[in-house]
Amino acid sequence: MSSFSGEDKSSDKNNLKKGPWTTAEDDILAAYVRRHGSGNWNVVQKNTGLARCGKSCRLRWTNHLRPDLKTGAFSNEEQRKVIELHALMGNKWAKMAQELPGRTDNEIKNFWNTRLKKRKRNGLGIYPDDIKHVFNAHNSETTLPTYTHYVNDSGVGSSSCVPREVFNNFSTPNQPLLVPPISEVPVDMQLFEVPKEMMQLEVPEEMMQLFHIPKEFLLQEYVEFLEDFMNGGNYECSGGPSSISSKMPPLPSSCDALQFDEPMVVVRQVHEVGTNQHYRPRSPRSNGYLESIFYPPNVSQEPKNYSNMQGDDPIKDTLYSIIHPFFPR
DNA sequence: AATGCCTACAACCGCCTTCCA
DNA sequence: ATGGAAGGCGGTTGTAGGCAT
Repeated sequence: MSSFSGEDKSSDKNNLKKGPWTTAEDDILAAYVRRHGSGNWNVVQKNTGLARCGKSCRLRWTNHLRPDLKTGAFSNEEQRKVIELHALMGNKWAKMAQELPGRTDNEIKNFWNTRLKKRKRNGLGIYPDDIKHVFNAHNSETTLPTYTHYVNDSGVGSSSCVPREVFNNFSTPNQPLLVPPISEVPVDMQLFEVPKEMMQLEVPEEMMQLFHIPKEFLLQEYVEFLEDFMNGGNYECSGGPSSISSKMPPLPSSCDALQFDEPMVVVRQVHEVGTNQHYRPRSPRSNGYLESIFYPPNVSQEPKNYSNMQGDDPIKDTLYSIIHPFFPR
């Protein structure tokens, strides 16, 4: 089909070629990378005469010409690994590719999307039963999309960094929990008395490895987090990028939390931040392993900051009505 | 043989992050 | 601190080839 303007769709306005690569182009690119190494892709065109943009060169090299790439269909083992990884992290193709040597993010993405189509057509769920069991994700595919979504300040929807499957750890009382819901703590127990054994951290080992979370630290931080919260710590509890650095991945918001019955604590991956990037953990004593979500079901609008909630604040009252019976002040 | 549909996958696009001057 | 360039990532599209009718 020709375009209305009559322009050649195989090249752009800079006379750079688009579309499938020829073997001649591959040879030129491969020879260049062998000689000069990968990176600085935009100079490839200048130095080789290849009529391809840097981005296209990088993609061609990483997805097809790299010598360490595997060829052929995914083995059964690889297929299973992809499914497990997807249950753990959602559509994080590049991260998944790090766990599958010789496979590219693009390959994994294509494999997954094809597989997903097939299963949908056959009326099957996203994950096989054994995977669902392992990762405690049985709610994810029946009612909810793979990713949670929130609406940030600009009103634009975006993917949360927390896969739905992780969230669902908090909403299934009979399943192992990432951290226990507050309601599991005995009514007459002061927070500082909560024995650490209560806090059964049944985090899948693979998840701990993937997220590089030291288990002891997670537990310690959970204790500190709850202490801070109960001592009137200065918490922000809204999700979205504006409440922390816009460079940080977004957190789930109340629209996610409202789908659950229990108050929740959210665990998320820690990201390296540069010294000039002002990541402000939600809890003053948090290093970012734990994040709080304590939305009661009847909160229709996100509270902005716990520290701003005085005693007559209905939202604060509601929050304490949930927590107070278990942690009397 | 012609046609249509489906599948797999390569490649592009837009957005975001990182780097560096 | 800032802005532009480069790189990275995930979603989407285009297309070749296989298969069924």
